[in-house]
Amino acid sequence: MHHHKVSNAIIRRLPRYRRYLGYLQTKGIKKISSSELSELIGYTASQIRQDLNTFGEFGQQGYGYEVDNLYKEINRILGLDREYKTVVIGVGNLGQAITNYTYYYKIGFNIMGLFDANPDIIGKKFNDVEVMDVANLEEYVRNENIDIGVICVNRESAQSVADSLVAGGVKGIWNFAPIDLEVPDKVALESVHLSDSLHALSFMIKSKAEEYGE
Amino acid sequence: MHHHKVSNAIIRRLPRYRRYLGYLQTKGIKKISSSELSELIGYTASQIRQDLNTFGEFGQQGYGYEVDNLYKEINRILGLDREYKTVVIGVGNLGQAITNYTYYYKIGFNIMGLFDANPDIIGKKFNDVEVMDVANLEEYVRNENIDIGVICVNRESAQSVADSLVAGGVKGIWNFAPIDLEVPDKVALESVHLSDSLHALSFMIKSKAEEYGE
DNA sequence: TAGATTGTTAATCGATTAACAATC
DNA sequence: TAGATTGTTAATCGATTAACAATC
Repeated sequence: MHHHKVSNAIIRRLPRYRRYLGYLQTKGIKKISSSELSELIGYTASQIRQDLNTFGEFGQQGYGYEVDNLYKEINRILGLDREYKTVVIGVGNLGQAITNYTYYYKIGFNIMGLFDANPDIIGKKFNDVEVMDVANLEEYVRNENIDIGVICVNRESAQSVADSLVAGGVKGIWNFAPIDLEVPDKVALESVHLSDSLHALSFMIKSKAEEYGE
Repeated sequence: MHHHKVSNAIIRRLPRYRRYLGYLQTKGIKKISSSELSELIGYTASQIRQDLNTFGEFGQQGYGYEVDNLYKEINRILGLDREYKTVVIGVGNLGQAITNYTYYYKIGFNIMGLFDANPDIIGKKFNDVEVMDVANLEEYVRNENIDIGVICVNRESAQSVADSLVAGGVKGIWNFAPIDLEVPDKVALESVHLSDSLHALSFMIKSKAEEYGE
């Protein structure tokens, strides 16, 4: 296998390749060249070839890439050729949104359990999944061999939830709390800092106003 | 003003500086040096000084930076020293989560209106804001001088919603639909591709498994 | 075979880090 | 003044782009 370190820049582009290849598939398009894909996706043809060749030789000289095959390969590269046992901690609007989304699209992230600290919510069901007490999180994660924990609690509780998930043995954490969590290097951590994203938008609005005159 | 183009890398770090400076403020810490901040935030001291000097001279040789002042300056740089009239389109779980969040934290993004295409939801209220028909979006945005539109609809409707927002004259769009929207260059666009983020997590889990042995 | 397009090496560009003079 | 730390230039590093030989 490729054990050399893949740069973060490439990791961020991979899901985007996947997205466009999925789109091409639905259009019934069978082959595509790096320059055609460049036109569509907005990366240079050179970069596309470089990126893909990080993982293998998927094309054919003089022809291009088979869309179906490349889509399948990128799914495999991304680790989307398997299922992940997932729990969601914090069943507010955001936790529910995530739960609904993964449930509805059946995308390989199976929500096995929901957790919350609020007694009013514990015992309720969302999409047939019961809400359990967060006090039992670590035990549940260990017993059920959970792969991924999705943290949708507030900033104050986020690190202790992460600690429970790590202690229970998760492989990855998808964090929505506005804090930079500490986890061991062997645990994958992906944080979505929504307020950071909104603040970046604010900055860009200001920049455009200056550029184009307010 | 600084009209030179600020790199995307810096834009992404700015909200993070803000976050840590806010934290320092709550701790009552008055001054900080670039090396202390480096320890805390994880960027090199050199990078911190470079980043800040893109926007001005906020420190004092031999001393460091005043936390209160630097926090205020970064807020100003980010354009957070004003309010933004905001609308949310698509009042599902995610739209409600965004609405609640901005309502609860009173962070300068005032949700003036909610929009949806579903007649069952139109007319309902969330946090005292009424849900209107998306057919009236463009007119409302124009009449009310809305700054920002938050797109929480599905992929299929997202581009037409974006078109209405642009036609109505928004300054920025915060997009949560899994599609790369086309907007004029003068409109700021920030997309949060949740599924891309989840797929990146999947990739990292796989990489760590290979690195540490499965 | 000729044309097209990949895979891959080399060149360029931009971002990060190091170094240090300026200065509080 | 001496010590500390910034602001800023120079060096390094890594990522992107260009070029082209390989080859289908």
